[in-house]
Parts: sequence; C-alpha cells; structure tokens
Amino acid sequence: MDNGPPRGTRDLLPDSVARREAVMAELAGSYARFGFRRIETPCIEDLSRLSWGEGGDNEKLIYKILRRGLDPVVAAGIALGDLVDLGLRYDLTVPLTRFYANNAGKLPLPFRAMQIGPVWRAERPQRGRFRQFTQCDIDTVGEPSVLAEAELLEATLTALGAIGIEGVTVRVNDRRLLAALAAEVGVSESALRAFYVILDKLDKIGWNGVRDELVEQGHSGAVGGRCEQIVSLISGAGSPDGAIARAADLLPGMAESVLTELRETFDALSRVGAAAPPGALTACLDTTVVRGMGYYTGQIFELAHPDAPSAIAGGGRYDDLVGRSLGKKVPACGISIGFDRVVEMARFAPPDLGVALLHSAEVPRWEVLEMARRVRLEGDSATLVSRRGQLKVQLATLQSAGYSSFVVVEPGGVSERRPLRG
RNA sequence: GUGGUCGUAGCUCAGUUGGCAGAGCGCCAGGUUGUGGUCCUGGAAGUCGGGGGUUCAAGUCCCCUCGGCCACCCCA
Repeated sequence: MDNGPPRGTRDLLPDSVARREAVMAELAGSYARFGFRRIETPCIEDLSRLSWGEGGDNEKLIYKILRRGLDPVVAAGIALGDLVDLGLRYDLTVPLTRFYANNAGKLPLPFRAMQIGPVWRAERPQRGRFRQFTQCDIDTVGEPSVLAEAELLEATLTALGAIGIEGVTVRVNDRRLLAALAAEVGVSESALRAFYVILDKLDKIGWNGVRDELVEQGHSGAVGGRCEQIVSLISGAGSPDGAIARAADLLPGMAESVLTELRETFDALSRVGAAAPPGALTACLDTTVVRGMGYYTGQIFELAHPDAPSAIAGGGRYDDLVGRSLGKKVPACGISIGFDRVVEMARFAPPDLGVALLHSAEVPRWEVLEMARRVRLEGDSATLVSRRGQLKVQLATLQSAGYSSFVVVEPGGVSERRPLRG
C-alpha cells in the first residue's frame, strides 16, 4: 500500500512546518509594516470566474469540482460544463478581484491586501514545482499611479531581505512596451500572445531559436531579425535609464507616459538599493520578460536569484481585471512571492522546544505531569520524554532535536534544570 | 498533456550470464560508561513501488500501472 500523498503534493514534517511558519511570519510582518492587511478567500471559486477565457492552457490546469448530487452513473454525451461548476483557485489574484468587487464598500481606497495561501495547478510536477503550492501575494487596488509599483517592489524586497535573501535581480518590463515592440516589428494583434511566449524563451533558446520559432509561427524572417536588433540595443544600454532612452528612440509608438512610469520605477528601485547593503539589489529593463498571465496591462516584474532555478517572485499591473467583476474599472497591481521556492533559501532560526522532562517509569505519572505544568505556568514549553538508553546519548539526541534544557526525574529525586549545549 | 530516466530495510545505496535478500548509517536490547554524541555484543526490520507475463527458477527479462527526477509545455 502506498501511503504517499497525491502526486505533486507533499506531507510536511514538524521541522518543515516550523521553518515555513517562521519564514511566513517574517514575510507577513514585513508586509504589514507597509500597510498591507491580510485577507482570506476560499480555495474554491466558480469555475466560470476561473476560466474566463484567458489562455486555453490555463484552463486545462484547473482542478474542477463535480456538482453535488449527480447520479452515480452519468449519461453519455453529457457536457463537462454540466458536470462541474466549481474549481480550485490557480492563483490569488483572480480571487482577490472577486473579493474586492464583493467588499469594495467596506474597504479603504486604495486597498492594500496581503494573501498567503495554497493554490493548485494540475501540472506535471518537478523539483520546485508542485500541484499544490503556496503564494505570498500583496496587491494594491485602486492606485492608478506608479506609486503602487514602487511600493509593492520595495515591500517585496524588504520582505525578502527580512528572511535573509539578498542579491535579488529585479527584471522590469511593461506590457505596453511589448505591444509597441510587436507593432514595430510587424506582429499582428492576433499573434501577440504567441509572439510573447516565444520572446519569453529567449534566455533558453537564444536568438536562433527565437527566429526559428517565429518563422514556424508564420512570421517573415525579418520579424525575428528586427526584434533581435531592437531588444539587443535596449538591453545593451548598460543602465535602466539608458535602456529606456533607447526604447523611446526605437519604439516611437510607445506613449510618453510608459517611459515616465518606467523611469519612476527604476528611480524608486535605485533608492531602495542605495539604502540596502551593497550588491543586495540590481534592477534592469528586460524587454523579454512577459509573464504568463494574460491579465497584465502595464509594468510587469520578475525577481530572480542566483540560487533559484526560476523566478522567486513575479507580478505586475492588471488595470482591467477588477472591472470584470465590479463592472467599473479599478486599477490594480500586485506581486506574488513563490513561497515554496524561497522558504528553503531563507535564513531560519529553529524554534526552541523548551524543557525536556526525562522521567523513568518508576516515577508516578501525576508527579511528572505536575512538574510539566509548573514549567508551562512559567511560560516555557515542556515535553515529557521517557528516560531510556544512555543518558549522554539521549541528551545529545534531544539537543539536536531542538530542546534547550532538560530535567531528569527519577524516583530518588529531581535534578536541576540544566541547559543542553552543543 | 509529450518524451527520457530511475524505483531494493527508516535513510544512502550494493546486488555479476536469471539461482537462498545484502552493506553502512539510523533504530531497539544488553554490557561498559555514570549528567553530553565512547566502545563492545546482540536484535528487529524489505509482498525488491504495484499488477500481469516468460521461466524449473525473476530484484534481474517482457508488458501495463503508480510514484520520483529531468527535458518540453507552462509557471511560482
């Protein structure tokens, strides 16, 4: 009998949970100091809300839930839509927009939300990639200016710093810049999505691969070449400001406001970097950052770290998403930390398990319980441990398990409470 | 969803052309020690991921299936 959890999910042992809780508390504490308030939404949502047509692939990844009360045997030819009506959320952003639309009247403007919770995607699992995983999300709803982006990035970098993660690279791009690039090289509106996906793969397949795939998609050979020319010139500028200046020259179709906002974001990042330890933060304009979710409308971000194989955080502006639920356009922006990807990288002090009360079987049980009670009344943790084997071996085991002190209770009496030391 | 690769004790892994299921560590017991990982002796423990097939005989060969890892796809 296989007692393992379902594929792509994990059991978490006490030490893992202790680490996760401690890291989570640090992140949440950091976010709270920026004014983000924690909310919770259900794990399930109406399927129609989760699969509103954005990205056919994403819909396939949703875990769908059968309607209640179906007959044990369903008729042949019945449509899937008649069998399922709910689904497990695949991110925290879509539920947030429903939450906001439902509660807008009780929320301040702008509303800064923090969410920490599990999401599900029915992907093929790999290391660092699960079917159930945890996101740490912060979002600002109702702030149209780039103040939201600057604040979200600073909060995320501060939170990562609080758990000891430094040397982060912030890759910034803008969906409007991407659209201007596509227009400039002659990619039609309908081919936009596929064009973005190919561009996103540049760091994996190189320019040769990008050109090949563009041709495969039916673009002329000139598209790839022109694309490479523009992207290389921008990324070769050496500084974000230089990159923005070149982007302005090369992509005349882009609105001035896009450039201004990018400058503001980089200015904010450089100020954050100046206040942080040297090397803790680098930022660049990377015109190949795309982000998978289709709902982004403005600046988009991906945070990379040399120790992480893939992005540790990502996000961006999604000004049209709340409007789908609320019926009235409300600007919004958010960033999500991939909790499962940063938790192992985080600085972590194991919790103190307190006092181990080593008792032999000869000691009356009530006496041991009484002792433990007294320890707990003093505010410490106490755990009853049966005395067995060699004392020195048992003490060493307890020490490495996380206990900080011990008491030996024997029929002859009770020892002093002594510290366990390495 | 597609392709590759692996799956033997709690853990890390050996296991030859198919021929009695193994080691180290850990765990348990006893001795030594007697308030800090000593040493010695002994012990428990595996339907060899699961199912089917070939064979006198399968951990080993074949098929299916489940799971891990890797590359796609996509993403945090």
